Amino acid sequence: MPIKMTDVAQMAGVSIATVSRVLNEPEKVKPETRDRVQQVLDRTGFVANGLARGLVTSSMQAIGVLTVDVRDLYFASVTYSIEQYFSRLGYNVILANTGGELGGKKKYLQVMLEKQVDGLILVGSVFKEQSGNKHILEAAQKVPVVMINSQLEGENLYSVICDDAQGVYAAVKMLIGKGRSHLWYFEDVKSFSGFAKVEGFKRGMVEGGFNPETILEVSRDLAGGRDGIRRILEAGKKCDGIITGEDIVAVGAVKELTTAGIPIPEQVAVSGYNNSILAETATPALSSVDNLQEEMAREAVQLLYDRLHGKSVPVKTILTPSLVLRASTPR
Amino acid sequence: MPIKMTDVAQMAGVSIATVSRVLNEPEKVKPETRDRVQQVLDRTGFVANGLARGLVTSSMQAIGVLTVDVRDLYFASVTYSIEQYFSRLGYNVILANTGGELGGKKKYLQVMLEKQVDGLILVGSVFKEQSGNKHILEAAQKVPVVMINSQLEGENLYSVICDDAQGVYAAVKMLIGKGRSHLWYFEDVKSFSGFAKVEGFKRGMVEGGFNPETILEVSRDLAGGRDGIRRILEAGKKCDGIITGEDIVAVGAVKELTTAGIPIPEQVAVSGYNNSILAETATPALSSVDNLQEEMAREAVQLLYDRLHGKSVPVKTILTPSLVLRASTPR
DNA sequence: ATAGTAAATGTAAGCGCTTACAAGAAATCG
DNA sequence: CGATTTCTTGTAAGCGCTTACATTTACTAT
Repeated sequence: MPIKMTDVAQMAGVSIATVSRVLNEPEKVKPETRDRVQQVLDRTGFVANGLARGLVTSSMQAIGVLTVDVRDLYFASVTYSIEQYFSRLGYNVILANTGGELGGKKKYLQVMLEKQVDGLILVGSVFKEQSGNKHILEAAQKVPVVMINSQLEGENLYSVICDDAQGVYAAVKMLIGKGRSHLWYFEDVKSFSGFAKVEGFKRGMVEGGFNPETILEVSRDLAGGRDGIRRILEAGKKCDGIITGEDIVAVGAVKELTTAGIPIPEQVAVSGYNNSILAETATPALSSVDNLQEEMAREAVQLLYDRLHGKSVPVKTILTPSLVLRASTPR
Repeated sequence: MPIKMTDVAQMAGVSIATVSRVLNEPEKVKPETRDRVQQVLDRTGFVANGLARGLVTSSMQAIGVLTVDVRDLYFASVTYSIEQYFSRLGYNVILANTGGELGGKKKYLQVMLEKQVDGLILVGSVFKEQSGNKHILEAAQKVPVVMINSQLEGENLYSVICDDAQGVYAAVKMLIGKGRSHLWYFEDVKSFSGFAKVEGFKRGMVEGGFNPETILEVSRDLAGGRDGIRRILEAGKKCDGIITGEDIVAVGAVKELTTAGIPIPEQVAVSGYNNSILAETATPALSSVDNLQEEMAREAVQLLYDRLHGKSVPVKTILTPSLVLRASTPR
């Protein structure tokens, strides 16, 4: 049974309201009384019960973050920044790893709402079929929901999006600019971002006058990248450049190319996506699209914060990624 | 103003207590009434107010996780598993990145306690000086605290520790077994784990009859590893094996060795730590100590859960890591 | 039927806080 | 110096739930 406000009040010889005031609006209480109360506060190590406070103020000063898997470098980075920015604003982050499509499992949203989060941030992809997002729409009836890298229309729904089509498009144009003409795209996930990336690839290829159908579906891991390369080699297809939707896939591709004795980037160039630490550590270091994890998080946080404080905010924010060049593409 | 229990009660023509019962102990209410209430519940999309509930039950069904930086692969992995295990047990995770020594900043602990977390898990290192841990000890007066990879004695404090000394020791012995004799250890952090690793290195070297002082302090990143190698080469020291306290540092070492044209593992073997994805993606793939992130998390969660439910639990749990061999060390 | 027991539901007292509003103390002013 | 006005502090009404206890209803067994 931890010490509570009534105890402090009694010990300091004041009313409970006064204690509450020195905690929340100290300027409104006479310095002498304030000090006396503060001493008791310090001496007893009093910690206010946030539940009681939240019940009255109907704000828990917390937001829920739903992410697919925080072990993934991309999600970790975004989650980190969200937590950092929000904690500076006095909010806590309640974290959940959904392990798949966000909002797929009703439970996650429900539990967050029960905890009375002030808002939700969904990092990753929602379902393609609108029906799968029912729970998200329901959640948005209670608290504002901001999605990072996915989009859903509706009341109380906001999107912060990275123009991934543009990201891949830039990679394609760069490689074409270096004289490459047989580029392949390794698609690792069918999601909002995933579709955009494919579209960017096709657009770039078409503009360059090349076949836009050189796309391979692979798994989102090392094996996926290796597998992609193997399939191209075995089929005897021409290839002088690989673009992937994920650094880890690019690393797999690099490894398989190296195993096959194919020089990178001389014979085949490789470009990744996310500009994660894997891009730096790979051998050779990977060119990669920086999709602005921190900036995305910052936008999302600011948006949600403003929205929670009655400001009007844009329903959709789009950021443009940039291509970071390293040794895996020709200079 | 979301719908609340009194509303549901009224709509279903029952008392508020009955609604509460169908929510929490449905077997105690007559099937017909239960169904009637359930229908209203479903129709209205009622979500209980967890604050009110928590205020009464004095449990928020949440635990606080303090970690240094969830972008770090190791912390991400542990955090992920903690969240997964606890969510299965019906608890939420409130996440904070302290960016440094845990407990250093009073604020983090305080905010968690205000949120009425049922317990705390600290992932990473506490201060060496006992004084710096004052706030942790205070926190432990309110809720149980379990530390992963650090140790602090006291009431309500529990530790789950990976025997990192043993981990590095195993790497040393393995390399010595392969005939290596001039091993260097790259120390990247002065923490509980950091000290243990150094100790393991020294023990292994002494046992093998070699100089145990071949230790270099480096930064915990790519540059740190490169820098370490460069210093050894420039000083013209003998070296046929590198052991690091972190995979990323090992990757840096590998890169610099490769740049210098030194074959791995033929001339210099390299062993990392954490067995993260970097160990797999590196070229050559890194041998690395698997320090059991998931198991550590599982132990910590189970421990805290049991403790919260009145079971008696061990104050200290030690797990033994294992060495995973890959191409960066001789076979 | 009738008392006695079990099952189902309702009543109401908080959980620990915030915050109108009321009240008392101190300061200001004609 | 009394009447305002301004500061400080206190009083008490909830916030939305759970739960012990009281009450009502439904059965069982005489």
